[in-house]
Amino acid sequence: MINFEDYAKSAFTVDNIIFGFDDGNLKVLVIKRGEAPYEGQWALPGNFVYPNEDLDASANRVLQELTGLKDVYLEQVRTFGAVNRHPMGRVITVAYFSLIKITDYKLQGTAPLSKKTEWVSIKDATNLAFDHDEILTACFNRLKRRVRMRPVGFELLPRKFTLTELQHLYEAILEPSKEIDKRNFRKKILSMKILVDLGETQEGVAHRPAKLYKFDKKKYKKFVEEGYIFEI
Amino acid sequence: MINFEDYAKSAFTVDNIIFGFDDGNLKVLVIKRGEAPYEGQWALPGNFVYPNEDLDASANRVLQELTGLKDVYLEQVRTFGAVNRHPMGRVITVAYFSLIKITDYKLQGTAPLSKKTEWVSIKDATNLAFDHDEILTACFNRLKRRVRMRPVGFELLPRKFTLTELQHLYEAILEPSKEIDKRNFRKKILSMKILVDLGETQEGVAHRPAKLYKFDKKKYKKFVEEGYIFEI
DNA sequence: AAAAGTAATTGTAATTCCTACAATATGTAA
DNA sequence: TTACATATTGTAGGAATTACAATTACTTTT
Repeated sequence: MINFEDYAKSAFTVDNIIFGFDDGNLKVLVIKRGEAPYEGQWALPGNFVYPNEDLDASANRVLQELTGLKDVYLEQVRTFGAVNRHPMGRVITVAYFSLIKITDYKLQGTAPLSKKTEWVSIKDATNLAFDHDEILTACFNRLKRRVRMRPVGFELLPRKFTLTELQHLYEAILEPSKEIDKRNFRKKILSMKILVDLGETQEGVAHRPAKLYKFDKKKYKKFVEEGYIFEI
Repeated sequence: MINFEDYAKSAFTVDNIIFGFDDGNLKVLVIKRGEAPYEGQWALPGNFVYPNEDLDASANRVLQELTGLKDVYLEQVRTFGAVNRHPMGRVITVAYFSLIKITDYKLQGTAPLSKKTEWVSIKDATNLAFDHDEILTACFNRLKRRVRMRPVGFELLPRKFTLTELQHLYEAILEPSKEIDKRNFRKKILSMKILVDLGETQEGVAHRPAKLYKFDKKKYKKFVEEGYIFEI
C-alpha cells in the first residue's frame, strides 16, 4: 500500500511500456491494478522513482521485477505531467518503452510479483487506467519511427529468425501503411549485410523450410562508424 | 532566493532551450546565474514547475518571462534525472526547446527580468552549469533530426525570407554534413510547393536582389492530410 | 508413389529520385 | 562603363525504388 505522504506534495514515477512480438502480433504487457485508484482496471507497468535511483535504473527495475529480464533495449519517450493526470495528487511520470524477446519472458515463467499480468495485442490495449492510453499511443508512435531508423526490430525476435518473420514484424508495427513486397523487402534487408545466414533451416514446418538468420550487431556498429545509416 | 524546503525532498523543473538564427549562425539563449549553485556561470533558462501548472505551460512560461514571446514552436525533448545532477537535492528536469524568430525577440528589447541573458553560437555554448552541456547536446541533436523531418526551420526565419537564407539555416543546423548544393536544394524545396513566392525582392543589397518567399502552413497541413511526408 | 498443399526463394524492367556540375542574369558600387 | 556580388536556372548519369510471377523444397494427403 502506497502512502502518498511519503512522496511529499508531488511525486514522480516511471512507466515502462514493454513490447513483445508473438504470433504475428505486436503486444504490450499490462497489469491489473490491485488497489485504488482504478482498482481492477488494466494499466501500464510503472513505479515510483526511488530517491537514490536514476531514471533509467528505475525503468529497468520495473522491467526486471515484472519479467526477470535485464539488459534489454530501453528508450525514454516522453514525460507526462498534466496537473490532474493522477487523482491522488501531482504525479509526473517519465514514459519508457522496452523491447523484449517474448520467448525469453515465457521461459522465466512465473512473474515474481503477485500482480496479474497479461500480454495484449496493441490494438486491444485501450481503456487503460490514468492517462495510459495516451502514454501507450506516444510510445507506439515512437516505436514506429524508431524501427525504421534503427535496427531495433531484432530485439523483439528470437536470436534466430527467418526473413518472413522479420517482415511480419515490420508489418505488424507499421501496419497501417500498405503491406510490404516480399522480394523488395528481402533485397533491401540482405543488401545491408547486417544479417548472418546461419546455414540452418526451420524445422517442423509443413512446407519448404526457411533459412535462419541472426542480426550481426558488431558488423552493424562497424558500419555505423563508417557513416552507414540504417533506414527501412 | 529559492527555499528548497518548499519543494520537499525532490523537485522538478523545466529547462527551455531557446534557439534562434542570426547572422548565419544557430544561437541559444543563455543566462548568467545570479545565485548559488554555479553562481556567475552560464546556464540554460529554466524554472520550477508550479503545483498547478502543466509541463508545457511551464516551459512556455519560462520562454515568455525571458522573451515576451508566446505561441512559438515548443517541443519536449527528454527528462534528465541523474541522482546527483543538482548539488542541492534531487531535481528532475524536463528539457524542452523552442524555436523563435530572433528578430521578434530583438524588437521586444528589454527582457522583463533582471537576469543577464546572451545569445551565443551553439558551438560556443559549453561549460554550462549543472548538466546543461548534456541537455543542450540532446536538444541540438533533436533539432537536427526534427528539421529534416518537419518544416520547422521556418520558425527560425523571419516571415519573409530568401531561398539562400533558408539554405544557410539548414547548413548551420546540419553543419557537419557536407555543404548543400544550391541548385539541388532549390529544386527540392520548390518542388514541395509549400513556399509562396511573394512577388517581392530583397532591398538594400549590393547585388542582384533575391526573391522573397513565405512558408504556406495551411497548404502544408492539407498536404499532410493527403499523406505527404516532408523530408530534406 | 503420386498429387496436392504451403510457404520460400529469386530477377528484371520501368520509373523515380538523387547527384554532380557552370553559365547567365540582375542588381549596386567604383 | 566596368567591376563586383549574389541570384537564378537545366541536364545528363547513376542509384534507388517499385511493380510484378514463376519455380523450389518440403510435408501431407490420396
